[in-house]
Amino acid sequence: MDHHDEDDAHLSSQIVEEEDLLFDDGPSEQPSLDETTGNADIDKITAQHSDIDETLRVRLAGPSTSKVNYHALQRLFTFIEFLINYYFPIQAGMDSVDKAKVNEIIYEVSKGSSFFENERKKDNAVTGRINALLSKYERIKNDVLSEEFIIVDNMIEELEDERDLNQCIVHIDMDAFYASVEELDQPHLKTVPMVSFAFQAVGGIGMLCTSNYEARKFGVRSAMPGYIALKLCPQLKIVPLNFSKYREASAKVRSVFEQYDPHYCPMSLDEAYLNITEHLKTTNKSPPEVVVEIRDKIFKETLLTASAGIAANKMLAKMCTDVNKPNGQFYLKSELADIQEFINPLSIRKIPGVGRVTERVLNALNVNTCKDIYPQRAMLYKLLSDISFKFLLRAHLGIGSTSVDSEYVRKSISVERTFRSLSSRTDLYFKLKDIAQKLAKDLESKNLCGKTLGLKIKLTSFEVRTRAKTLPGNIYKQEDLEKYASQLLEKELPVSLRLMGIRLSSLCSRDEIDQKGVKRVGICTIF
DNA sequence: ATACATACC
DNA sequence: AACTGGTATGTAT
Repeated sequence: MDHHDEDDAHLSSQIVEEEDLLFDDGPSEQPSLDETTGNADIDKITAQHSDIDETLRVRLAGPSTSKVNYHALQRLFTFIEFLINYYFPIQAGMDSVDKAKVNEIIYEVSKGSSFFENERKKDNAVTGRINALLSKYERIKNDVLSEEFIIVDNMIEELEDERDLNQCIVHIDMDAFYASVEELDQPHLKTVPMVSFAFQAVGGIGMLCTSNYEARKFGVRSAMPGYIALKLCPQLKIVPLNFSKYREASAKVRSVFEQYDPHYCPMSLDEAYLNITEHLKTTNKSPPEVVVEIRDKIFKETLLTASAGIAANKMLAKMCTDVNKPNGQFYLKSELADIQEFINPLSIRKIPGVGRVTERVLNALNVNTCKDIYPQRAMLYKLLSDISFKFLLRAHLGIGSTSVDSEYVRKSISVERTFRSLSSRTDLYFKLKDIAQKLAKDLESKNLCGKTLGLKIKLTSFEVRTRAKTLPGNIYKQEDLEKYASQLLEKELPVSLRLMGIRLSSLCSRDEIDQKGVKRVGICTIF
């Protein structure tokens, strides 16, 4: 899409605006899925899911009543729960969405769709992973693990050295950004459910890019396919995306950031981190007072509201933004006790980097809130990789990076397209040429070349495959991209595809290489 | 190095 | 019927 072309560096990727966690699924909403024990208890399961549509239950139960099928039944319910939480994460007590209706929509929408079947496959794979972890867990759960506790506690001491409580980091996030910009021009949209769509690639309406707060009341959210949104809310007003307007608004917002931290780090059009430590030295105002001032200026400039979090590091600041959204802010004092008090009760899902899958895995290990990480630390140390474990430990301790820096080094660049099912050789190679052309254009404008070429294909079944090849030298020309990508594609034929993409990594600037594709100034010059 | 999965906006 | 695109990074082999 051409609206990306003028975007700066990594920000060009913003299509879907941030998903506001308005409707948090609290831990109480989560069914205590029996992967957590590995033992299927069908009575318990059916009791937990008694609200699920009767016909669905009958259908899923199938003709057989064997134990194996009970297990399959359990898995399917888990999956349905997953889908419901995915699309309609409505808080308990929110009656704006009729739960039975939601289930029905899910069922209607799911049946017979390749997407659904593929999601189920992925979900089963996660269950397999969880079960493998759980059998490991079973073996060690009664061990004292005193050595592990010692190791972990030493680790904690080391991590504490990383802690820096002397910076004041602010995370700012515009409220329903694209939708709010649209409402500026068309104020009547404020009171009706409204969304913007994009990507009409495969027909239909496409994917939802943003939704206003009225639409969210119906469970309509960004990154939802249009036809589901319309089923949820038939009166939904659809407006086209106007990326240049969002960029314009974003520029005004950024000019405010600039005044408080010239090194502010934009994460997308509607979101940024600021380090206001230096600014605080120039004023008598407290951190929250400064942030009120920033948000006031943003409002005066754009008539748009923003939410903010203020804390000792980026992770905490981001988590704080969520607390009083929309149009609010939260200040977490840089005191150990305050940080612990803030972190402990939060669901692990609130940790940036913990998504739906990781949440499920951790829940299975009886880790539901950040507080749970500590008593389980020796077990988690044994079960998780060093990287994952340290990541969790840092989150639990509230330790995070304080570096706010707009510098950015790109590591890869890619173009991918979704289309109506294609399987003939001619069509596929034509599409490949198209994509290579676009990538070559992007490489040109960014003055880049690279030597690892990757091909990504998504079959009509939604199965995704990636193939890559590291070449002897750097490439950037369309013909070269096309040539090597074709070689990778050739091996996959025959296939019926819905998506194709080309990625180039191991990048370097074109200025740094000579005609042979060899770097002039390489790592070797250091030695 | 490659493949695949997860996460973020 | 119908479920995006761009980038980074972790995990496994």
